[in-house]
Amino acid sequence: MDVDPQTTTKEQAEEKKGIMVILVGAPGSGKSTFCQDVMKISSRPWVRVCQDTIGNGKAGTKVQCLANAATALKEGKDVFIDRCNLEREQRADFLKLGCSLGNVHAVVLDLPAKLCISRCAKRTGHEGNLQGGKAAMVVNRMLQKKELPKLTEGFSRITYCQNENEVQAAVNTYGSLSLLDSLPSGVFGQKNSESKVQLGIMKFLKKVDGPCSAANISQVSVGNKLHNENNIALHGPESGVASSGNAGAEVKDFEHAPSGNVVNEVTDCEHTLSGNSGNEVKDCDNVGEKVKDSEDIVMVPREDTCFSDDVPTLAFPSISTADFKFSIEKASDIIVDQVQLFLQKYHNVRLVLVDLSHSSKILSLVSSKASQKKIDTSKFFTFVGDITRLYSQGGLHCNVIANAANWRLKPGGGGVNAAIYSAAGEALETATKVRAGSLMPGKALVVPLPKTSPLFSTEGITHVIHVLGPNMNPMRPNCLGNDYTKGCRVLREAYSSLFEGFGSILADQNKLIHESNQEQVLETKDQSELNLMKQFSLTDQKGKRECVNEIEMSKKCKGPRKESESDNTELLNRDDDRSTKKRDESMSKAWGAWAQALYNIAMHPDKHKNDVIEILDDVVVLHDLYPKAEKHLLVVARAAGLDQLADVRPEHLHLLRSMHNVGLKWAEKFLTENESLVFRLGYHSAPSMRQLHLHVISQDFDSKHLKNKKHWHSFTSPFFLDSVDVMEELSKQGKVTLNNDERYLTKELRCHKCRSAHPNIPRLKTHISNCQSPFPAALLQNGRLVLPPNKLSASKSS
DNA sequence: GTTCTAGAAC
DNA sequence: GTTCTAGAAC
Repeated sequence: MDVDPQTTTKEQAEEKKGIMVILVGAPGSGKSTFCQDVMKISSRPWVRVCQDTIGNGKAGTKVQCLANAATALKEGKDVFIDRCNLEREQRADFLKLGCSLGNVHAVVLDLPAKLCISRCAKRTGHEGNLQGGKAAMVVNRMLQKKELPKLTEGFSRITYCQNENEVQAAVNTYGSLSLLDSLPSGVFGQKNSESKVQLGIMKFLKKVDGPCSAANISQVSVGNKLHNENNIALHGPESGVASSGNAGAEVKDFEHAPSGNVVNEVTDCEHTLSGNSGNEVKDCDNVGEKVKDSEDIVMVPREDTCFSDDVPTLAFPSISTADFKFSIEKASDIIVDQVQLFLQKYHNVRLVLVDLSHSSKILSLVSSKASQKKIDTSKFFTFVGDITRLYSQGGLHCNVIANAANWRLKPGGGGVNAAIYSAAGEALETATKVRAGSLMPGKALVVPLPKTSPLFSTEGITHVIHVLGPNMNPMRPNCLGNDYTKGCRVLREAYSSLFEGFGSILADQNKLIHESNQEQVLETKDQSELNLMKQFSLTDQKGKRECVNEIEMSKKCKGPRKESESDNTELLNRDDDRSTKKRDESMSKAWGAWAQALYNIAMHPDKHKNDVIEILDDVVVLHDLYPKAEKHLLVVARAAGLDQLADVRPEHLHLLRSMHNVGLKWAEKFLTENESLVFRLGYHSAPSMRQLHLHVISQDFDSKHLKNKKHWHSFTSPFFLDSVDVMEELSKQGKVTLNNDERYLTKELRCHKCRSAHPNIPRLKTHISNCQSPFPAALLQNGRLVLPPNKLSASKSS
């Protein structure tokens, strides 16, 4: 629980004013139960203000609620505002009141709509009197207008609960809050919604390149729509094709060029699967009134050997043609072109275009165009089914699936993205997060699927490739209008990136087999990896060698790239490309005059005796001119030609150890003077100042010089590389992996201890000056943090 | 790296 | 009106 028992000063003083907790949630989300559960266990004087009962047990007015809340707060009580409060305007007056008399928190019960509706429907005699069939309509209508609360409305703390466990955790948090306790400010538990602090990223993307992806904007407005999972009211099937609900798998093949096989449509089946598990409900603007329906999709494994397990297969949805309204005609041309290009380079691989609907126009068009181009149907075909259940329901084994992602690479939204994230579980979200924070239109990101993901274990999928296409939907912000010149270019790029990503997986697997054979480490691989490697070993080695060479050639030929160009390959193959790019940059980077100060000091420390605090043979130590914390030193290498971490080679390991030891010595010295400090030693992935330097920085970040987002992220995001990790990687791998993606420096502002989000630097600084949470476990390991001896033993034992 | 400053956000 | 961010210049 994130109670701050020791909090004193400002936060505590404010807490003593009393808390107003504004509950935010649809009918049936459990607001009343939440209040009752907290009040049952709490020692604080809670008052529940419920509009449904405020008029002598009957429904009353908002004014009555405000009056009751004001009275309670003035009496020193804490107040629950038990109304839906889904819209900003609905809660504005309560916020105004709460802010004038106390602290205002929001608890958002953001549970699936279907759960809320089923609860409402079961109710008898509930205060809100929302029972039976009306429930769905009302809940859907209300959720349609949902505006998630923001700190900027005036809340000091917002807690999101998206399932019942999280609700219980919040009950415990509030329930066990004693009179003197306070809760840290910030946003907690938010996973899926946009917040004000994301604006920086939006602007960043707008700046970099035009479209800024409508996907992300549509994400922003997710609060105004229902998530895929929330849609309930389904119409019956539109088309008669699958109206029985047990139609067989439909495999839309097209003419096999050499042998002249004709269309091979399987509609009957022997192994009928029941149920509608393949259903997908599309995101819709008028939820509750006009929910788009989908057909019953039931896939049946075929009896023949058409779906060979031996061929590496990529299954992909049509990009941009659904919600982004890209012309199906134009998209089908692009798909077929790009498929053809890919298959010319890669042999013994398989591409499958997947759609849910039997009547999918894009599948028909692509089928016929591929047929006209005489593309080998064993290497490319279309398939009707749920992309997350191709094997278990359709018998089609795909190693890799593509996801029509949103720019934030977040779950939710609708369609394929929601389905894949949902089926893959949290593992995909985590694995994605460590690779990239966002995606530009036309780009793709390869994410190896952790073995813990259900998609890995049940479907045999080893990788998900996120891909983002262009938006042509004027109903979505930042659409390309009718600019199909640009739209087609971006869509081409998207497929090219996607297929190149698939190619990079093939190449990596090929390399793995090669290395495994040479080093005889096969026995260390588990069975699934072995199976995968077997599959890939069956592929056409010559073809792959050619294409690996081609990728490398094209990289070399490109030379220095613009930022926008480098993004793509970097996202596709971060490690390889990043190091190449870094080397290029390091050799050619022009350091401005202002960036030379450390270099000059390192080369001629005698001339800067007033600036340095220690001069050794290999390093000099100085106070950072603009310290970002109470204590902030730089340990600067004196070796010439060593501008930054990107220049570091195995032969520099000794120097890095020396820098670390000097830094450690100073940190320990400071700790003897002030036991409340905690230090972290590390490097910036892409420093601004020339000459390799190690930051020794206390973790209070209490400094007037810490002024902006970049300052914060450069010491608290993965952009900051811990000295211990750098040395370990250099000694084991012979290289250092940098996290020099600029996007690390623009992300939302989160506390480095409790990870709560804050809208701006001043608010963040206020929070961190009071945050009593322990450091994240990862920082407490491997000596990443330098603590005073007493705290060190405490953290080790805990 | 910082400072300055326009303009966005509040 | 003030606060805050982020781009340009150095």
